[in-house]
Amino acid sequence: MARYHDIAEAVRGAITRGFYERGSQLPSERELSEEFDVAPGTIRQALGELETEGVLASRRGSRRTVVGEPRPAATFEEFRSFAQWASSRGRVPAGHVISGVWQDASPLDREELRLPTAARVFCVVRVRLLDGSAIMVERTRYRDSVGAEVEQISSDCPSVTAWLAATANITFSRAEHQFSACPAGAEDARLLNVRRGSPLLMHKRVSFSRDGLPLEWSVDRYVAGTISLVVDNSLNANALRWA
Amino acid sequence: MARYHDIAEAVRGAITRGFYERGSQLPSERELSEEFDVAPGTIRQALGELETEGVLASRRGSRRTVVGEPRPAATFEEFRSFAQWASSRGRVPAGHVISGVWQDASPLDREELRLPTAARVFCVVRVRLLDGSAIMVERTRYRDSVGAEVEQISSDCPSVTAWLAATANITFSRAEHQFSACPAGAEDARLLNVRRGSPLLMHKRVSFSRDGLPLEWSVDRYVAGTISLVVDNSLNANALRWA
DNA sequence: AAGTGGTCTAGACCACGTT
DNA sequence: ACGTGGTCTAGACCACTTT
Repeated sequence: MARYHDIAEAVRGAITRGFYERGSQLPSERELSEEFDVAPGTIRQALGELETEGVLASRRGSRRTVVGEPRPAATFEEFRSFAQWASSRGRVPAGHVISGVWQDASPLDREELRLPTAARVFCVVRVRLLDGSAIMVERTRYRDSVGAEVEQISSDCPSVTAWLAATANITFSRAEHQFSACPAGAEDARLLNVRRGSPLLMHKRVSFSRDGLPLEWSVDRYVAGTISLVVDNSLNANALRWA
Repeated sequence: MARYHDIAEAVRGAITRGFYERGSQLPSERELSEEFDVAPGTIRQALGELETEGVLASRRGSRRTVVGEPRPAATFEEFRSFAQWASSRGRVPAGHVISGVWQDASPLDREELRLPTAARVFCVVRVRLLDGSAIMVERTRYRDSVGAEVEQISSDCPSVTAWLAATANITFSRAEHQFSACPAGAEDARLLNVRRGSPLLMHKRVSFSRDGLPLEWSVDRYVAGTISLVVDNSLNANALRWA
């Protein structure tokens, strides 16, 4: 739809097809604006997209440089949702609910979800399978408005995210993630079929609505070696920090 | 220097000071352009910066919404460099080199660093300390041009990154990171003073120059519980993917 | 000196969401 | 119907780098 996005895709495609080689130089923005018959600003917007992806690096005075392979450009949803990620890779996601109960919000819940002093949260423990084997246990706590919807989802629904978007018009637009490592606890070991104390990748996540309201927070634990996380960052765009 | 950046900072500051409350609504872009006496496009660029940070969320028809607390906006360097991160937090970074040797590039080196079939790499093993205790072991492999500089660095230099920038004019402009969990091996256990098999956060990293040339790649292993990684993503800007 | 990217102007039109 | 953000135009000037 947007012209600048089409141009970005066109340039990305030209790089993929080898028309522009790695390390070679793109035409100047003014030349490109004539070639595509758009205003220079539109070209800048297009190239800006590719710069953020790390495909291009710009230099003044000299000419801008083609840097690397274009990335598949993973979407936000693909990352946030286990099922959508798996499907996009041609793997088979599955999952079942171990428990789903309403609890009074703990102080931690109230902080993460910005809840008033008296509030309930819907707590779900799920085990996620990839191609038939358990790789992750997920402990999620939903704020009441979302929990009321989640409660109605059948326990073997492959994608909670997709269900919420389709039937309750609840979508996530931003998330904050924290990663660390931890030893498997007793319940982890039982659910994931690993030994106690074996290494797990821990992923804490808080997901927000478009309005910035925290909708859920979750602690997921992955069996080491099954899955890993990839992040790009650059001088232009950095979404990472240590804590 | 750039007007749009000043405006972004001004709005960020206004949010921090509570002038705009969380969940409240910003003036329209046209109003802001009058207030700051700039063209509308400049305002868009400024607000775009805040949207990517997740501080603002925009909606059409209604008015755009102030979403959350402004983040400290960690810089790329702060994340890439252990020493710079630690210093910025008022903690004491230290490190010493366990070994530093030239080796023939392995097939893996050649792939990660895009080297020709015959090439050397400079391999360094370092232990990093935070406030006096060992928390990370780092195994880095530099391409020869960088290795030649690294070789001259004294073994207790706190920040290799800062040294390279200052004396050899070598700067990193982009990096790709991969995170997973793994058990401590024999050497890890000895260097980090933990038991074999205890969980470590594994961080593989490839760093690139402005021109997209891979300069080094590294596998760092952190003692679980000492440090964790935080990432933001959103529908607008997503730098994460599973692998 | 010439060319480039980075920034900015002062508009325009459209699609969308709310009223 | 109206106001909003999203996109785009057709320029301009400056800072920087290389020639």
